Amino acid sequence: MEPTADEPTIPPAIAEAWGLRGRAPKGPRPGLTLGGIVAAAVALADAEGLPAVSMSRVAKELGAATMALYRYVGAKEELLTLMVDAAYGEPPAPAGSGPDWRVGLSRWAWAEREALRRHPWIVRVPIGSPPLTPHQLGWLDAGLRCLDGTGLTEPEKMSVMLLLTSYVRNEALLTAQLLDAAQAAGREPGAVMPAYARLVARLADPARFPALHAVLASGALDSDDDPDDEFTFGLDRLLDGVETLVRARTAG
Amino acid sequence: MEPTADEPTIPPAIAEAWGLRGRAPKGPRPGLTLGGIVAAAVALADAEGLPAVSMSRVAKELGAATMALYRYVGAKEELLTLMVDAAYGEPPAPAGSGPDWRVGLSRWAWAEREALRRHPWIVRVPIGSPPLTPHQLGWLDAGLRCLDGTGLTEPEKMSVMLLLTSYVRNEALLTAQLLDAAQAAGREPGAVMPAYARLVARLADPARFPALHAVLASGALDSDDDPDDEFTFGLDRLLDGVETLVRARTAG
DNA sequence: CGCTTCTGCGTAGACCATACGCAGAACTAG
DNA sequence: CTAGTTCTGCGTATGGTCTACGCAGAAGCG
Repeated sequence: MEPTADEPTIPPAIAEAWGLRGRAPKGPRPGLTLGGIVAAAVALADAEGLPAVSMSRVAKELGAATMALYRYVGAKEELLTLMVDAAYGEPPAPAGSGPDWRVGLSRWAWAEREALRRHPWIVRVPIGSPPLTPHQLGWLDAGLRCLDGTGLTEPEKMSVMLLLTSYVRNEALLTAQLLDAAQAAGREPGAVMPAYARLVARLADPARFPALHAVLASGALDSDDDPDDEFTFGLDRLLDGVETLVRARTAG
Repeated sequence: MEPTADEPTIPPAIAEAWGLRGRAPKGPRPGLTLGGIVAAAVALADAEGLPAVSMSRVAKELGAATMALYRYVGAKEELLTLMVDAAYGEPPAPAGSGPDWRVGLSRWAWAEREALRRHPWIVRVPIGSPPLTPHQLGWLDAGLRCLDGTGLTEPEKMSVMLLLTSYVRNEALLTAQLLDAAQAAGREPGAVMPAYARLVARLADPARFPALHAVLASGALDSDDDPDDEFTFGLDRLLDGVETLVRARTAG
């Protein structure tokens, strides 16, 4: 029973997510499954948003009592972590034949964006610790694999992935914010950006915020342009930056 | 009293943050100040973390009753928004003489990083709407101003700023997560990264996560290298990407 | 058939945000 | 000076949250 003190504590629920869990030969059969609980929570978040996910609500969805969940999950935060992991799902398959890192990373980024689009609440989950769950690490691995063959060092690859996922997640967060603001104001989603622009224009003094007003005056925010174009632009900039480095490494 | 229905609703507390608030000639003098409340909340978050910031706790800190705060703030979320705005503070002064956009944006990014370092809880605040507060927009304006003179279009400038702030914020989030995990496990901050690496190595099967294991095997995560170097690397990559675009625009 | 061990879950405690409404302060109009 | 108005502070109360604890009973082992 002595916990190996040289290793950091690992939550049992996460261990179970990795498939390593001493199953008990004694006692009654568990009536619930960790996977089932997480799936129910994910479905609930998809349908009614993250605030609807409370322990009692998830339990009710499963026909169980609130406290029953705590036999499978140490705390709510663990459930949230596992929800995120489940919502990410399997990472995109590595690009089959083409060893082009750029198309690979691009596919990867679009896949993450798609996952975040399907489960917009992911970016709202307050995360307390670095990624340790299977799918999460699977995505990281899939991304790193795209960088094989480039002359980048391992830490550099890691930094590139951080850069990439930062961008995708933050873009998704902003999109989700706009969407929420839209439906909070009862507006159709297409009209929220212009409304936001008008609000900023009214609040911010042109003398104190000249560059901001230049953007507004240009009408850049009036038209509700394709969010995909927006995303593509940033992604291209980012990959251009990586490409500069790759060229320097392969040339050296 | 008819609210102009063509404009979206603007929370009174945010209006007050912009300095436009019809002060009441009647009634008793307010005993509290919105600025004072926000300052107390910020101080509390700095000292004890974001979870310590509850309405009752902030009120106690001010020697007032809980419900007194609701005369100044419509909901807790508004208080959080204003806390973030206050914590950001004034944006860095635009680079004096040098019209080099790159050093300007670099200074900007380092300044944001410094702000997030001083108030690590910022990245933990769940934000529900796009930025509308004075300092927040001030930072945006300051960043956009760095891009004057480059041939970028206004939407392009906006995208660049989104890209940049995404990176800075996400890097800060990851740092904060590592730090939290460190002190939750009772470890000194320097030892948390290697511990994390060892955990991943133990959980993830090398066959299923080859690229991840390559990183671990390289020892990239063992040494607790200077986080500033890490940050600089990503920032350089990002600015390289922007530079490619700027060159294309000025050449065209 | 006990003994052990584990599950489900009822109860209860400590918080939390906040809707509502009242007492009284500060000002204006007469 | 007085009455009216308006706003502040805040006490009370409601309905929600997470979760610590402990008990009843199921399932298997010796």
